[in-house]
Amino acid sequence: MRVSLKDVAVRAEVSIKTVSNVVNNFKHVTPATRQKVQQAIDELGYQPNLTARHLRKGRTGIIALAVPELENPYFAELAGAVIDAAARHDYTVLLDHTQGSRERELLVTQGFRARVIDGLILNPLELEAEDLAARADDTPLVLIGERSYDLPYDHIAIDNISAARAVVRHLLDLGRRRIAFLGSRGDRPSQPSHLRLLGWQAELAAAGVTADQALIGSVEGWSRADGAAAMAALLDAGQRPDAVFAYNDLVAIGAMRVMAERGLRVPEDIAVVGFDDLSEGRFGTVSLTTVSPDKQAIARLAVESVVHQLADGKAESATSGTAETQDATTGQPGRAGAPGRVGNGRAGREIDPGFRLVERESTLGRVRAATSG
Amino acid sequence: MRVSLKDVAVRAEVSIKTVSNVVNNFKHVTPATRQKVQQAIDELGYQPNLTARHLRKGRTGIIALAVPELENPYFAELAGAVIDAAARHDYTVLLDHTQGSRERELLVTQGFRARVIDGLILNPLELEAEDLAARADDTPLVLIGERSYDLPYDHIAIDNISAARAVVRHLLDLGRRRIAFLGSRGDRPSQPSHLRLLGWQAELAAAGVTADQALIGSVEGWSRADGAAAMAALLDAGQRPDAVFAYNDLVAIGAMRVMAERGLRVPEDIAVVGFDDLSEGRFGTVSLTTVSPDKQAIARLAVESVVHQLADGKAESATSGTAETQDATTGQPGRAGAPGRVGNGRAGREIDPGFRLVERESTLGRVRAATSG
DNA sequence: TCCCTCTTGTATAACGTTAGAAACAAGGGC
DNA sequence: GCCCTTGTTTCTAACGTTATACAAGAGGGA
Repeated sequence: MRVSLKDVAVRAEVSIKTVSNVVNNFKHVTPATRQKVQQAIDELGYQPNLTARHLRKGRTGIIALAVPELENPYFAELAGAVIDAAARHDYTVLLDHTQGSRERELLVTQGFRARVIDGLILNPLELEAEDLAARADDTPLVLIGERSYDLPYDHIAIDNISAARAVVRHLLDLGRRRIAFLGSRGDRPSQPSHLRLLGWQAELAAAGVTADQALIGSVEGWSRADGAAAMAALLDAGQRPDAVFAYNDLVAIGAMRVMAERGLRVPEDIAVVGFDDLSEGRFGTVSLTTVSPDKQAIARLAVESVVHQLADGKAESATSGTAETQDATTGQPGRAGAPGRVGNGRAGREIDPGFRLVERESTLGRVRAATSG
Repeated sequence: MRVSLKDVAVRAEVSIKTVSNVVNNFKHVTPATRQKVQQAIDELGYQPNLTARHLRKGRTGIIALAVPELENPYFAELAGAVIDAAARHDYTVLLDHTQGSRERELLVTQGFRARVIDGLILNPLELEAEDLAARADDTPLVLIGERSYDLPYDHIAIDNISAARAVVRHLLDLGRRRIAFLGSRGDRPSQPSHLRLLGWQAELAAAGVTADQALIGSVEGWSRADGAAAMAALLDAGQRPDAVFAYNDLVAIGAMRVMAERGLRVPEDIAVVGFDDLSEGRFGTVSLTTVSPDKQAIARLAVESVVHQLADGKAESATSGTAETQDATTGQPGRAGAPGRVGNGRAGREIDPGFRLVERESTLGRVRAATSG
């Protein structure tokens, strides 16, 4: 049988509240009493019932994290970072994955775990702005990932356009001219890959290079298989890019697989750059050059946002003070952007955790690699 | 303000209990009353407070899953499967990672999330039998993974020795003779990799091939970097294996990276087999042949074990009825082994979810590949 | 008509905790 | 010696739900 405060109280010959005071380290407890109670606690092996505590206090100490899919190592690594960041604030993480389904994302935001979580960190893929605007649940919510909504919720995301431009600029500097973008989703213009595609276009334009629409590879999703399919389609269409900027590392890895099958050498024939900096990318036959978002910072900032929202539900959270600077090759210092629309009693902030362009020569080729296009 | 049963009761002009009856779909409620209450619920947007419900019922609907590290795709994929399996039983998953630290594993088993989780699924790495034997917490516990303890807890794991023997037998059939095992941890004999090493030894012995101790590659951990280091060490020591059986896919991938750097061709010079069947392994420059544990089955069986333990804490759980058959190349039908020692009021079972040896020619070479040893 | 059963709904007491008020003892100033 | 203050402990009421016991009303058989 489980032992409660009452049992301890009986054993220590003291009131329930006194035991509670000892457990919660309240002042006004005589050392003698404290010791007597502590002894009873130890002897009985008392452990507080968190459910009851939370019912009383209105907080559960649990933060939910909802990502599209754990099978994607990026989200797995991010989840690990969030768990650690939450632990530093004495929070535990309830993990859910939405499979990139709008319905599941909707369900999560509308509090299907109602009253059992204190806050929610969500990486949406399909959710629309109106879905979020219609949200009735007042559980603190933080958004992470590329999708941006003009809504009063904190949003943690790196500057995807800048990151994409940095990649393209770098490839241009290396002498590449026919730079493909792999990972556009044609079906919906506001899809996550949109910003990276925009950055690709913008930087090419800035350099006076034509953004050849035929070099945009479409995908169904962003897995390795999708990357392979897109690369194969590109090659089958007769395209011969001298560089590939993939939406993420998984797409890049799938594409490289196809390149190997077709006898295209990386980086001699094609330079490849990914996004996410997965451990996986470092240990392929060639190491993948990639954009490395600071996952630790993302996790930390997201958790802090939730914690701050909980600390004072009415006042604006002040996360900007904790944003830190990255010593990034082409990075962005972490900065809190202009607050979004005010609503729900507080402002939504755009928070940039910063990124690094991790250059690994093996997929880039040394400076001025021969171009074949 | 959050709306409670009381608010609904007032609005529907009915007692609290009646509202509760409607919410819980109890019988003995007039259609008229039910409709009146339902309307009030809809109008007020009532959502039950799970914390309160759980305090009252003694169950939280949350299962904890503790794995060594989410960064390992195997555990990420497994976690995804567990989340889905739990959802089918209306359970939510609280995820934790122990970083392979004995202290954290100990903390988890001893109920640091006391009274907030209904059950625990743990994949231990460092935990000792005596740690588990001394466990005071009576929260249902299920163990998964290679480590086996003779203790009254359900244990879900494939037959590692059989799987390892199947791998080695297959390599022998292909004509390989100098088969290295990569991923032994020398420091502790009872470490997870032990069983696979035993299988390697046993099958070689059965085939009359000397198990050359020099072909055992030691690692610090089981990451890609560890695999690379172990492979490099083996080669630096002058060993020239014609096949490598790696403890897991990550180790295999790290090893293959080193092979590529040293100009060794896979599979022509060295055949490679891994363990876990990670998506990652399918998309390397070569597809990795691997042992594929049925992760869905592992997740399902683990969740079912917890659910059954909860269903009747005193009676023995009867998971054996649900074990299913695998159409496996070299697989083991899922079978419930002999129950372990009885204790704690119930028997601990060894449950085998089954595995498949997924043969991908690219890392094996066609039949009778030339041997260099 | 009375009593008994069956159905439906209501009051009340938990579950284990924390917060606030109230009670109690001890000590000091008048 | 009395009252007031200070420090410590106890008492009681929540938090929102479900479970148990019970009350009220309807219907049927004797």
